[in-house]
Amino acid sequence: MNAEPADPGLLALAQDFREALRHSIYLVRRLDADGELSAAQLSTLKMLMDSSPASAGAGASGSGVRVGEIARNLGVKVPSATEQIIKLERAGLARREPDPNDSRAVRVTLTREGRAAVESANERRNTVMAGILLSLSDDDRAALAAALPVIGKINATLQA
Amino acid sequence: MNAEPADPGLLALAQDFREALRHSIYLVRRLDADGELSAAQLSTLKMLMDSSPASAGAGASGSGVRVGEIARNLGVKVPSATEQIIKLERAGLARREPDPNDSRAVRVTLTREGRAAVESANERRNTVMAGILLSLSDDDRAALAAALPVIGKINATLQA
DNA sequence: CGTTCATAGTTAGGTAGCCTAACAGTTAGG
DNA sequence: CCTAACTGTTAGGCTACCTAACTATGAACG
Repeated sequence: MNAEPADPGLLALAQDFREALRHSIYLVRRLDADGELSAAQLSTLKMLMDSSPASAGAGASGSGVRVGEIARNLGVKVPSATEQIIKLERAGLARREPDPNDSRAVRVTLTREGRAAVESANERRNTVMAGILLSLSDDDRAALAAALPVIGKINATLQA
Repeated sequence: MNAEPADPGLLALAQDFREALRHSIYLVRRLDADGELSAAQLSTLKMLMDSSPASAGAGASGSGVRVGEIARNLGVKVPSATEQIIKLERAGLARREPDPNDSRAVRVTLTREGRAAVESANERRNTVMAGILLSLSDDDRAALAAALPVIGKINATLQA
């Protein structure tokens, strides 16, 4: 199993990082507790927003995101994605349309309300987080900023 | 509402940080999927381990952690803590004993198996994480290491 | 063409973890 | 004492996730 004995410094860093993430979950939980949109739903909406830049409502080729793709992007299984989407649809935040090219597939798009909801929810959470960051020193903020791309890389690793 | 217009850089950092954490949840999820102990249970066990350094089995004053304290440390409500503890107890990983000084209270301690379980689970997760970190550059690792205390501060903010 | 295999989503049923509300027992104060 | 405050547990409910089974469409091939 243990092909790598792994150097102790690396393991220590791994441990500390895991610890930090584990605690951060409660931070996220608190941010998400602020109302209306659950964490999962906000994630889903945000993903939809990122995937369909802005533009068109109806027309073109790539309008909407397929359920399977949503699931993959969110790191969940397809039925879980379906479930979320149905809830969003019922809430009037997303729309499901048949794919003209493949009638097995479903294309999911944000409604205007969905777009507004994710924007306002994001804004509110950002404000709260900014308030927390405000209590840090400049150096601390700089250190945090420097690490974010690294964390991004780590997260990207997982997609592979 | 918006007493603070808040400087745009701070908001951007807040947004990026939130984003990083949001994605990291999937990382944590993957790490925790590796078997036996759920995330919540590992958190609980780890907390118990941290709170009762090592030492005695039965004796002294501070042996064990009270349910309310566990809940506070984990950022959950008391009934949720009770639920976790009962599961751990059934699994033979923790023990519940009446507090000799206050019969309302319950003192929770790890069993030998509990201690072993948290150690091995941690070790396995650390190894996986170390493997991921191995793919980073030295600079990246340094940046990450520098940010961890900052994230720790942020998390500590919440306890207050 | 028509069978067969693969792909896309949905439905059904189950689990974990969290919450609030209601309850029981203990301690402490008037 | 008797009441108020505190510590846990129980009961009931919700969200989000999972696997397995099903439906419907598409695609490949003889």
